[in-house]
Amino acid sequence: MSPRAGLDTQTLVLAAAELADSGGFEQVTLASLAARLGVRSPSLYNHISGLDGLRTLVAEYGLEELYLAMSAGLAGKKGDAAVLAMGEAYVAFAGRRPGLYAMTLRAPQQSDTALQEAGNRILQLIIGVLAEYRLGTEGELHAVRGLRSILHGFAALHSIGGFGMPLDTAVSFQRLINTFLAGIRCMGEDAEEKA
Amino acid sequence: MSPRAGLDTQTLVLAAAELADSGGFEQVTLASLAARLGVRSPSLYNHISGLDGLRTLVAEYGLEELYLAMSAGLAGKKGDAAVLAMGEAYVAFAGRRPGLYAMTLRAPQQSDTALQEAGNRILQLIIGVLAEYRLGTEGELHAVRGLRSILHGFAALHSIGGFGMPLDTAVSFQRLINTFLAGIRCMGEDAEEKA
DNA sequence: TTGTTAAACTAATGGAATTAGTTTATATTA
DNA sequence: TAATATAAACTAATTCCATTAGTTTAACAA
Repeated sequence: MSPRAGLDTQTLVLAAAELADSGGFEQVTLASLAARLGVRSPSLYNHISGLDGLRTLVAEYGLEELYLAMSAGLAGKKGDAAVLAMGEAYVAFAGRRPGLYAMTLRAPQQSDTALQEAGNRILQLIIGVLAEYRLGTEGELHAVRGLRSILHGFAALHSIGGFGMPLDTAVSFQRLINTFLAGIRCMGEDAEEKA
Repeated sequence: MSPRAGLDTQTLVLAAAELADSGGFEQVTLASLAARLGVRSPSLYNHISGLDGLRTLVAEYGLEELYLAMSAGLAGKKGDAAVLAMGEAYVAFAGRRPGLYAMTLRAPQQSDTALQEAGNRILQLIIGVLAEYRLGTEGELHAVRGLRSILHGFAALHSIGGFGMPLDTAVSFQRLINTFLAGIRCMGEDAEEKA
């Protein structure tokens, strides 16, 4: 249209994220993004490096938003309450922005430093919230993997509507986190009893 | 090429599943499938209903294979051992056939009966393995959601190489399952103590 | 005011899915 | 055995998408 539409990279990324949320991953095409922005698709190349570049930027944006949501959920909480609040923020984010969450999982490049850093910040959040359980170096690493699996698994199934039954998913998640934390304590007690 | 290449639906589905495993989800195109089978892409329409139809069939096939793998892992085991063996079979399947596993998660249609049934058989397997823990109707439903989340979350992260650290993933998974089961027992004991 | 730059554009290419219509090998049947 | 019906391949053509090349023009700076 007009020779200056006032676009920039961030505008493209935000619009692409909304496209993902409303229409799913497949809807994120340069054609539909350009149409939404009132521009021809080649014009987008002034701001991004093709579709793969856009996907990478959206993934980074999604990880950043997820990090912010988890941090906000944490909000000065400690112990079990911190784990639960962080997890609930994670699941809520995936439910609120299903397309954006899905795009954070598709890593077009393994050698993408910015993407790795964004993922690392989230990892540090999870590590931090489990640190006070004093699991030892190795035990902590296993626990982090466990909690990541729980968060992603629940969020993904919840996000795609994989839980068919008419049962409050918030309760299911609380129970899952509580079960995990109770298991950590019990296993620790078992280990002490054996010692 | 020849007017009769001897193709049938199952051949297409198997080849598409291998394409998914070797090249990822994006590689499953009618063009590459046709090339692999030595045929022109329109010829595939004699056996499938376009790309969406193929994806649905591959998803059904993947769920069936996953069900068989989980059943085989179960193999007469009981209690904790059964949960662990079934879970390990699940994770191993996702690791062995990453593309096929990924395709089981994309549900093109919600109204696909065959796909729902395939998913239900897997759900029944999970329900069965948790039945002996006597959690009550509601508690069992929550536990099923929890175990499903754990299985999918761990499998997905493992399958896409999401666990970067040099630490045995098999041990991580054993610990996660044991923690979950210990948590179920501990929470049950807590409830009894309160009663 | 004039020149540079960046952001839009048009045009064109190539690849993918899909549809329509055609050919032909195989199977059925008279 | 010969004719016919069917199914599975084909070619041709359309549409949509990503991408590249080259062009125009608004905005900014000297």
